[in-house]
Amino acid sequence: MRTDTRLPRVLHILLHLDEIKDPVTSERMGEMFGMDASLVRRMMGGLRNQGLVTSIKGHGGGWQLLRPTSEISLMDVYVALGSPTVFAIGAPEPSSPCLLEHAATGATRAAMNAAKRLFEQELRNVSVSDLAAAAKIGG
Amino acid sequence: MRTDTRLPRVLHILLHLDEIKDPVTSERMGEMFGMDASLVRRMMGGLRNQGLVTSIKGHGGGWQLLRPTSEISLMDVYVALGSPTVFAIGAPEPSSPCLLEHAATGATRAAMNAAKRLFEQELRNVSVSDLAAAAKIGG
DNA sequence: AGATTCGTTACTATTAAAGTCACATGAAAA
DNA sequence: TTTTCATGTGACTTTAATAGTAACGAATCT
Repeated sequence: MRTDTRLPRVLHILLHLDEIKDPVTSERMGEMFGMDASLVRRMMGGLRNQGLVTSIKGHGGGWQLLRPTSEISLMDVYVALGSPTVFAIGAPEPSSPCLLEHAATGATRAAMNAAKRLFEQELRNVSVSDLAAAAKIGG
Repeated sequence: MRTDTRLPRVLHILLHLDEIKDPVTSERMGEMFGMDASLVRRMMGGLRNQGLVTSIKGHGGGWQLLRPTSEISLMDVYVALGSPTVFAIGAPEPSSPCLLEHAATGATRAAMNAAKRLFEQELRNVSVSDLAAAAKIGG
């Protein structure tokens, strides 16, 4: 697969949504972020389903935040995107009862699980408003 | 791309190599592990270049460990495979000077970097012989 | 009614590993 | 030295999942 770049792109969108306040159409976002409007709708769809944003049809419609950004963690966004696969590396279920294969698989998974837990913990510790604040002070 | 499963598979191979002692041909490994001999040679090639194993051509040839497994960490193996990309998630270099995009990208990368450091640390803390030991006690 | 905007489906492009073939190169054995 | 074995390597196809594109029905506002 290609690298999944949805998380940073959706975060970027949310940060702008927060500044604009008024509903922003998928079309407009497509222009702003250099992507197709359909792609915007698909990425944002998960966030709507999780109650992070709302989408309004028809004239004057578009996308809007439903919660203050201080109450949206990066983990919330990640989950709304469907908790996509974190690793490009994988350890498939052992195909044989071989204990050595099991050990090799288990060790690889253990390292990945530890890393995944930390990754998700980092996402939980940061809110979208933290990013806005970091941007303002030049971080 | 597909999920990269080379690390656990090469570890499995090394564990068997350690038990067999004598050189094992790519052909034989292919049968043992259900993969093409060429694929075995390509995966093991990196390990040879790093001095973890040796490959002997001609009659009675094949692959052999060059070091005790207690002196081969999982990190050594990972590096020998070319330090493959860890994450399926990515945060591409910002395409604009937008500070919000920069913040979104930076936060994603920060979480990934923390996770990657832990992943590699876990790999450093485990040797191939640790896996053999774990397999023996049923771990 | 008509224009706008989302919601969704279907399809193609992209990317890197997985897997397959073929063959040149080198080493041992007969 | 000829044959056989085994690695080393290049070219190619397959696979899997996101990225990207196009189209159109449904819902909403003017």
